[in-house]
Amino acid sequence: MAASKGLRVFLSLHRSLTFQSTFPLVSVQLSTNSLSTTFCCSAAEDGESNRPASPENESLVDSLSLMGVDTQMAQKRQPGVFRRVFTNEQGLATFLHYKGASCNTIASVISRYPRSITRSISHLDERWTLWRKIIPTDAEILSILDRSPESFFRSSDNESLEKNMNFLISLGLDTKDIHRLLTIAPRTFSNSLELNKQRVEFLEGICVELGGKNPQQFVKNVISKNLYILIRSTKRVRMNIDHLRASLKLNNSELLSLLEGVGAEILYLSNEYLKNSCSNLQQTFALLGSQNADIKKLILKYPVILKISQDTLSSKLDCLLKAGITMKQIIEKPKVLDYSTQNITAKINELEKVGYDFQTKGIQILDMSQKRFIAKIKRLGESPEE
DNA sequence: CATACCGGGATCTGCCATCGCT
DNA sequence: AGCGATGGCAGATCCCGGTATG
Repeated sequence: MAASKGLRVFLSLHRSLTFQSTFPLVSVQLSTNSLSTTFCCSAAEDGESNRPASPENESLVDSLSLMGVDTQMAQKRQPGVFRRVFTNEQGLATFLHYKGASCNTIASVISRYPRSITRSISHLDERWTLWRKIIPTDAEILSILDRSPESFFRSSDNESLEKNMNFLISLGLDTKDIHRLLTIAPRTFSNSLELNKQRVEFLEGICVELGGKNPQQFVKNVISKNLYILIRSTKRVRMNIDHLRASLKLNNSELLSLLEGVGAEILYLSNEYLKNSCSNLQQTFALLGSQNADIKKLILKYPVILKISQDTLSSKLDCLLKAGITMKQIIEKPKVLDYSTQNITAKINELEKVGYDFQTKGIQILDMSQKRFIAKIKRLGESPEE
């Protein structure tokens, strides 16, 4: 163990020096694999290491602890990393530090995705360069990394990443959407190219199946309206589409325009959730006296309502109805349900103070930004009942 | 000028199961 | 057997303001 500890320090040093002297590193070929192979061999020869169930590498634990890594968490997450003889935590730290990451960020990244320390500098550099093709600043990449280290590090296949980027661009998504996609759903880019292709073909198939004329455009619409779609299984999306069709009795063109329009973003809900949500909504509204046709109209107009949890929905409806607002009004202006119960309640209270009558003046006022609402209240106070 | 319509911005990871490779 | 890579899952809104319209 002592020998390997010495070697580790040596290697880390060597790595750091190489790293610094040759930055920006176009041709450094310190591949983790070849190094670890070499090391495994020499370690096996000294007859001490590589016992089955060899204890975790103490020097690695020490070195990570010094960096502020939560080693317990890390070991629990990816124990295999701690049995490796060669790791590149110093290289990773130097690399991220150079990009502007704080020590805290680096420690937290390693704690949450320990395998990150197995990536070589040249690999990291290559991957970063690819990301920079889409994300304009290092700081932005860092914030994504900090949020989701796994998205950046889970795949070690840079070639696949590049192919994915080219594929997604080839779909005709505009730069803004590609940027949003990598920012918001970075996992899309660590999917295998095959998987992304399958999912895109699946969406095109849906379009054709529903009699759509332009599958490419359909796919673009769906993705840009629901950036999570490519990290959902096709099984899930398929079942949700089938369920929507059946429970709302939608025809092809209604379904098609729902999917590529405002409805896109409910496709990724879990099957159970969507199912429960649909039936709960239909039940609740029916109990409150709404006709099926109205409920369908409501969902087509404001499908996001299916994302609202049962409890939240009933508490929102509750406070609207208590204020004397009718179901008919809610169905006409469902956007009101966008706002939190708290927000709605506060507005209603304000409006009661100035004697606002929802029956004659409508409920549109509840769907107003805070700024506009306050201005409106002020005017109402100045000239009550004109 | 006021309201109505509409789209967009923030955000969505962290864990487990499985598979193929060595 | 154990690893790394990858697929898939659960979780469950709220708010703002540009611009057309009147």
